[in-house]
Amino acid sequence: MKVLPESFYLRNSVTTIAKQLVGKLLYTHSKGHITSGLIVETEAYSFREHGCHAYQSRMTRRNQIMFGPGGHTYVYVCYGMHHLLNVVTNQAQQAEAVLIRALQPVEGIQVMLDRVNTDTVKRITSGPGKLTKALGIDRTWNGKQLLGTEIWIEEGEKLNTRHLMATTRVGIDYAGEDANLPWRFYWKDNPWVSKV
DNA sequence: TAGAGGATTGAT
DNA sequence: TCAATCCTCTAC
Repeated sequence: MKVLPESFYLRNSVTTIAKQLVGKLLYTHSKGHITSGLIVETEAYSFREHGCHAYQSRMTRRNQIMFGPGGHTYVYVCYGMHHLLNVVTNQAQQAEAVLIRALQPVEGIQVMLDRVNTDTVKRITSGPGKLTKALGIDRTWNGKQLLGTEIWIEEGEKLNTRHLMATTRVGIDYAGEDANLPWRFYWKDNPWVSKV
């Protein structure tokens, strides 16, 4: 298997990277367990639009990792109880990121079932808050390099472009016009794509 | 330093 | 449809 190089993340089109991440394999190595899943759903965010935490290049303590170079994780807490995983892209100061919204479980399924406390495989990674729990990711993982031994992404399955769908993003009504951007990408008919 | 709200989820 | 739940950002 081939780990995606840093150059994959440093490119300047966050939507291109978000599309290409669908079908890749995301791995974590947490507390002695390897877990992985095929990425089946992503969303792109850019400092150029209202949906993004770093809109107008405003840097805060929370989002500062987005202003670093691509190839790092951006993990933050949402609604006080869910950790969401982003992949930072583009060069330093160009704050862009791809939100990982859903996976199809591949390795370490029993470990993931235990972490989410369920026995239904379909439940463990079919949503952005759930997949971080399944993979053992919390906010201490913010800023980790995606080339390391704890979290990385490998080449996965070649996805027929007919199966790649683009729609509007979820849960960003506050973004006004930019909420209409077709920046959510998902694998058509894959059962792990999150319910909206 | 207080107050408001959120890139969600699962139960009702 | 709604509550859970807490960190972050903003304004005073």
